[in-house]
Order: sequence, then C-alpha cells, then structure tokens
Amino acid sequence: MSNKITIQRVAELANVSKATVSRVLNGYPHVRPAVREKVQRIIRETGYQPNNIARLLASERSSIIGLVISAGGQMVFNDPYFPALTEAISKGAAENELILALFVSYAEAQGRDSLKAILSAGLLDGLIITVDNKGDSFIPLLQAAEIPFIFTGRPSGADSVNYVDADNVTGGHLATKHLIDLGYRRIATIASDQNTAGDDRLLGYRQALCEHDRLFDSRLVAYGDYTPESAYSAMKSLIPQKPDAVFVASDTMSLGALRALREADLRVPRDIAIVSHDDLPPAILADPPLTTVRQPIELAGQFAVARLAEMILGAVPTPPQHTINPVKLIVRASCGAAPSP
Amino acid sequence: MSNKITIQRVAELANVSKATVSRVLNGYPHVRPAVREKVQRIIRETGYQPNNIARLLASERSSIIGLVISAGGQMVFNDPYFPALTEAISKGAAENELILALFVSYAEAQGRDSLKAILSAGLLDGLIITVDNKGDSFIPLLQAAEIPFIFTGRPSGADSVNYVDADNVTGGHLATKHLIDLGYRRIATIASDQNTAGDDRLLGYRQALCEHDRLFDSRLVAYGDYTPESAYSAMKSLIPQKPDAVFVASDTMSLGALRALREADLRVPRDIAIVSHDDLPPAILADPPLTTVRQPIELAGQFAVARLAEMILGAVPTPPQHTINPVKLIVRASCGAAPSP
DNA sequence: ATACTTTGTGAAACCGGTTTCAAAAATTTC
DNA sequence: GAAATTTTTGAAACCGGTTTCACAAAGTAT
Repeated sequence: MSNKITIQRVAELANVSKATVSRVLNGYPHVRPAVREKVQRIIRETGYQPNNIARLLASERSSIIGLVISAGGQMVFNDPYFPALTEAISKGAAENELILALFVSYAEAQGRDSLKAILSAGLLDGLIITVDNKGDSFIPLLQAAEIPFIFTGRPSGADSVNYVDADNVTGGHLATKHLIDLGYRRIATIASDQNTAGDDRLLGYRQALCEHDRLFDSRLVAYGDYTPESAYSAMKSLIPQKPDAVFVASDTMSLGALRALREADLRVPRDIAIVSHDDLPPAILADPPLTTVRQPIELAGQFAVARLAEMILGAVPTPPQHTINPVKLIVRASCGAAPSP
Repeated sequence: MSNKITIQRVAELANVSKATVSRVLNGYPHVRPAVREKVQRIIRETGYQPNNIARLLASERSSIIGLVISAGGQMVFNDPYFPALTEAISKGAAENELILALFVSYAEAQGRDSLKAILSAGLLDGLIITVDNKGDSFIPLLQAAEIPFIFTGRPSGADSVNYVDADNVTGGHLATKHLIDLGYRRIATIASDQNTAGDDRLLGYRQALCEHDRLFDSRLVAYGDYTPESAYSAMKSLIPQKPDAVFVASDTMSLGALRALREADLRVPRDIAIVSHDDLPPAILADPPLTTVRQPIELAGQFAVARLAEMILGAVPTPPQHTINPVKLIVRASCGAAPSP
C-alpha cells in the first residue's frame, strides 16, 4: 500500500521484461552487465521494494520460522531461560535473514493444538521447539507435517530428531564435584524430573558422588519444577536433613532456595553452600552471587537457527544431528570458595 | 508441501467453482445452505487447509503483526520488563488470531535500519513498538509507511500516535508518598532520563515531595539506565548523602541498589527503606522482597494488540488514542511497613 | 402473466512475483 | 562466411487464493 510500484512498472521503465527484472533482483546469471546496471539504477531511483507475499507465493518459501515455546507455568517468561533463548534465536534469525514468529503456550495439550494450527497454516518454513517437559508428544505432529524442525533441549523420545542441548550431565557433575572438592560432606540436590535437562543434571550429580565414593542418599534429593516457589518448598524439606551444601538444578530455583534458607536463618555459604546451574542474570544479582554452571544459551539459539536454515535450504534431508554444547563452572560467592580474582 | 489439495481440487470435488468455495471459506452470504454444507463436508473430508500465502497475496492482508523491541543494552531480555510485555503481546496476538513476528535490536540506529527493512518487506499488517528510549525517531518512518502502529510506553514527541502507557506519574507519586507517610525524611531517588517513563516517575516523586512541603534536593537524585549495574553506581553515589529511604524507578535497578547497600553494610529497611517500581518477578524474590508499584504489563500488552487489530480492520483511520493504565502500590518488606497480611 | 428485484453461481481477471520455454542475439568454431 | 554453440531475453504459465462482473434462477410487485 505504501508501495505502488511493482516489478511490472520497473520492467517498463527499464524497457525489459518482468523476467529480467526478477533475474536482476535475485542475482541470477544470464543478464548483460549493461542491462543489469540499468535495472538496478531504476530500482534504486524508484525505491522499488519487491512484495514479499507475492514472492513467497511464487517461490513457495516464506522465510518465516516459528519458535514454539510451551511451558507449564502461568507466565513462561518468568523464567529467564526462555527470554534469553528467545532473544538469541531472534538474533540468529536476523542474521540469517529469517523472520521469527513467536508462539507461546501454557500447557502441553494447548501447545499441541496451537502447533497443529500453525502447521496447517502452512506459512512457516521451519520450526524451533522449546518445551519445558519431555516434549516427545510434539514429534509425530512435526514429522507428519514434513517441515524442518529442531528442538532446543533434548526431547525424551527421540534420537530421530535434530536437537541442540547443553551438556547437562557434565553440568551436574561439575557442580557436585566442585562441592566435593571444597570438602562438603552432605551434598543435597534440588533436582527436577520435568525434563531431560533435570534428569541429566541429577545423573551428573550421582556420577560425581559415585566417583568420589560417596553414597547416594535419596533423602538428600528433592524435586522442583523450575519455579522459585517449588524450590522454596524443596529446600524447606531438605533442611531437616542438615545438608552442608546443595546443588540446585537452576538459577531460578536457587532464588527460591535462598529464600527458604534466609527464613531458616541459615547463611550462605557459611552454614550451607550452593552451586546452581545456568548462569542467567539473576545468578549474579542474588545474595550471595551464585556459583553456577554456565550453559551457552546464546550459542544454542544461534546454532539452532543456523542449523534450521541449513535444513530449509538443503533439498536433501540430512540425518538428524545432535549438538551438545559445553558447560563451564563459574565460581562466585555462594559455594564458599574464594572467587577467582 | 504437506498439503496437496487446493481450492481448485475442493471445487471440483464439490462440483462448484473456486469462487463458491472461497465464499464458503470466508463465511460470505449468497450461498445456498445445501451447497454450503456440501462444500464444508468436502473440506472436512479432505482436510483441506487454505494456503495462507496465496490468501494473503489476494487479500492484501497477512494477519502478521510485528513487535519491534529496541533497547540499548547488550541483552534486551535481561530486563524482565521486555519478556513480560512480549509474552503478554504474544498471548494477545493468539487471541486475536494474529501471528506475532519478533524483531529485537540493540540500538536506536540499528532499530531504525531494521524497521526500514521490515516496513519495506510489506509483510506486516501492523506494528507494536517498544523502545527503551524516547523513541520519537521511529515515528516518521512509521507514518510514512502508512501502516497501523501503536507504541507501548509513550514516545516523547507525539500526541499524534497511538500509545499505551502506565500511569508513571502516579507511580512515582504513590511510591514517594508511601515513604513520606511512613515518616522517612531524606528520600532519595534513583531515576532515569532514558525514557518518558523515567521522566514521569521522577515528576511524580517531585510532586509528592512538593505536596508535603518537602524541598526537592537534587543531591538526592541519581540516574541510572534501567540496568542493575547503573543503579549500583547510582546508589553508591547516594550513600554519602545519607538518605533514609530511596525510590528506585525500576525493580531491575533495585537489585543493583540492594547490592550496593549490602556492600555498604546498610540493612534494608532498617537503615534505609526502598520502594521500587514495576512489580516484576524479581521484586518478590529480592532480599528483602520489594515494596513496589505494580504496572499492569499484561493488560498493556493485550490492549495494544486489541487496539492494533482494531486499527487494521477498521478501514477509516481513527484519531490517535492514548491509554494510560492504572498502577497500584504493592507493600512488601523493603519499605519497613508491616506487609498487609 | 409480465416486469422488476433479489439471490446464487461460475468464468475470468487479479494480486505480484518466479519459472519455464522458445526465440533472438551474440559468440565461437570450422 | 556459414554453421554450431552459447548467452540473453521476453511471453506466457504458474503459485492459490479473492474479487468482480455478468448472467441465470428464484421471488415479489403490479
């Protein structure tokens, strides 16, 4: 509407056909340099902008990818993990000249319904799926739609799909080993069985204990659902076990755990040490600042987009690819070790 | 691609023309009930889904709205305000059967460039603009593009545009008055001159002081840019002035202020009281939980979408509409008043 | 029964690009 | 210098819908 001139008009002004203008537009070969330049000049002078919709219709490609976020909570973005990932993906989309469409839903069933609607609209070239649960119920739908897609965070049921994930086992291991190395004896954990990340971090915790000949004590394990409230309760339930350290499986949960400890008049790290996971913004703002395992969310987001772009462009379907990003321990005050200067 | 059947095919199966199928599809009148039902049956049986792109091209409407977020920081979504708003808008978009495309940029200049690109692509039916600065440099571009748009957060230069904003003047006023009522004498503020919200909150602070015959003392005003770090410095610079209370213009900044106070061994609220602004998730998780002015972000987001949808559908351009959402003081521990039970 | 509306329907134009195909022009080969 | 090849180019088909318009069928008024 703001844009009255069409390819037809440009063609007329340049004394060529629409086809030639289209070729210039798309950088195709077989156009004489002189003609190419003339067309480019006209385009420049008129400020012509091709109509994307028409282009999409003809080329059967929309350059729009969807990001589907489905999580149980009331407000998905209360947990800073999702915003951080969304932002990284948004950045990646811009770099790959893709438009990012955002779909947020609040329960698995609702997520499935909206996914169905999204898929049947046929507007999207590809999808990135992020769910806070094991997420396997989305896979059949996606596969049936024959649309390129990639998960961020490993879904439970699927070696057959593309995903990017952090090395959560190592994350749990690093955190726990750090506490062991600092000499703590009764190391509890606030874990989560909501998703595979939680499972993996707990596994890392167990492995680290095992490697150091510590017994795994299920009384020192409590579960949360990645909300501060759930961790608050979990921490309260752990306090009677008198742990001297706790590995909390996410920063968001650590905030809840800290509150429970404050209320119980336990000082961190003097009375009890904490190592957290994720290194999201709250980690550094917490009191005390959290020692935590950093997972490269930005990397994950950018990788997911890049891989998806590859899949969209590549005509041949490639075998599913699994990418595991490295994690890294960031030492701050909450573990009781002197932070590295 | 997953979807071989077209309107043509449906028309053949139902023994009618494409036009009739289109009429049924769009609920237009002038179709005999019997024919309408037959077409609907065929649609149901074949699972036919209209191709959106084609529909867009023909109807010159995409049902896609854009959300442009431009902020100065490295990571826009570090500040929970933007995710909260984004989520609300995403929800509103879903309710209005609109697809939300997300565009994040990191500086005003970059934002303008990407806005230009977005506009010229001609894909979007409307735009919601959120900027962390005064944002007026976007307005001419938008107006030139003749596309419906609405700001969340009042841009500085413009009675001529649609916007939704919170009642920030009242916010600053409520916060400050609360501190005055509690008997604090030296009430400082960490303000911001980055955007009109900051200006307004500061104005409310001044008004409240004035109404209670307190002098405005510029030594008790420090400025931040909505990051915890900036507020950390601001708070440090205020401490020598020995305020007994401070109104911090955002929750995110309050976290930085709290850290500065902890480091100075000042206890909140015993040594110094804090009232914050926004009531985002960190407010309740902070230590101590923050007394803060709640602004209805979800409402703002949903309203913005609803209004934009209205503007898109309404052929006649309506006069610019300004909506100011009410704010509300939420009393918690940081102000030193007993929280209401 | 005839003239005048109103309702229902399909053919065809259209949205603005891309892609195919055959012809025209330029270049190379012999 | 003619034939063979390659490069350029435009006309037309196409993507899959919506919209216009003319006309047929049905309903109403006279």
